[in-house]
Amino acid sequence: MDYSCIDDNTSNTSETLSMSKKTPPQAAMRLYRMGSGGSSVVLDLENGVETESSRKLPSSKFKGVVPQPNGRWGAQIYEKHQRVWLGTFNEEEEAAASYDIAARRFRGRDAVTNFKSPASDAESAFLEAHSKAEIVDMLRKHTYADELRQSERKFLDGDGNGKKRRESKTTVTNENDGVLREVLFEKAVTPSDVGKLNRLVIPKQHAEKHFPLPVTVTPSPTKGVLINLEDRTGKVWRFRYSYWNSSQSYVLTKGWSRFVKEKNLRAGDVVCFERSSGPDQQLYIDWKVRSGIEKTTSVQTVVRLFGVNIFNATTNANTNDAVGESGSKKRSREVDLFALGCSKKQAIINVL
DNA sequence: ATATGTGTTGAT
DNA sequence: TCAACACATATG
Repeated sequence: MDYSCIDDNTSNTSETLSMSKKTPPQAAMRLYRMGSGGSSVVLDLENGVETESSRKLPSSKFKGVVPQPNGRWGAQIYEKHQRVWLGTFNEEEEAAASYDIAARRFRGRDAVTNFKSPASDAESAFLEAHSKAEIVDMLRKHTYADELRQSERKFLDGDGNGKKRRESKTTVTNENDGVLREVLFEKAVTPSDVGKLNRLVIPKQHAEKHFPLPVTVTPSPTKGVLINLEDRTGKVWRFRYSYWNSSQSYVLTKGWSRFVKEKNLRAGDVVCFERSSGPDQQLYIDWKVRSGIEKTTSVQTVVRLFGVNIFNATTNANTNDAVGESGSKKRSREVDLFALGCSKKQAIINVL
């Protein structure tokens, strides 16, 4: 159940998100596309004329590689009917290679790939030692090569303890079995928590007890931190957690509205925060429909892979039933707040 | 402003 | 599964 890496962006380092974006060097390119989407305008630099003709993006000859409107290349792989975005690259080959790595991690050593490379034993070991989410994260951040190199160095350093920090979870089956979870606290969401404010107020007492914010030492007046919380489906949500001086309250902001939307949270419903008691202090978030009331037709968007779950699906018929169906919104009421970056990444909470 | 990655869909 | 493509968001 890891694979919670389907999307997400940023995984960073310090308080603010910062992706490893680089300026696209599409200079050498003959055709320069502008704008986004397929409706991009193409400028033929040869003649300096804008040709209305070729509005289409050049498809890649590599598997898992898709063109980006800005001339760069995206890499993606599918699993369980869902696309797992592997990032964008300047070179088509880089994207293809990234796909290959993901393919091996997701589908095994002899997965169909773009390039031959059977993958060394060392690399295979490396792949197996990391969750899909971690590998995807490395690909997206373009740090795979480095991490692989480092792991190999460590391996040679003697210390043959290849197992030092067993990753939190894994792939195919839930390794979470047996691992205990401690409920940190619960909160019945208020109307404003699920309204257009795009924020969840964390009761101060709980916030200070369980989510101590690294003192506003940072240069910038507390930008907050990003925390990852896994839900019952294995999907990992990333929220910005910060303190609002104005209201003297701790809040989850960025990413929260997406959660509200996907889980179709309504005022009165309860969100529960838990933490793995294992060495990895993985955090979890769960929700329950307001006790008593029958929830409307909520069928959420949840991605269900292996239905790991514990939890009473009181009113929801959501577990691991019907397939796909993601995307369909069945809200009776309007809703909408544009959703901000959510994410599903796995990895332990990083207080950046 | 524009780059990135998602929503969708039709085709394997 | 996969990619095309249109477009919503994120990011600088």
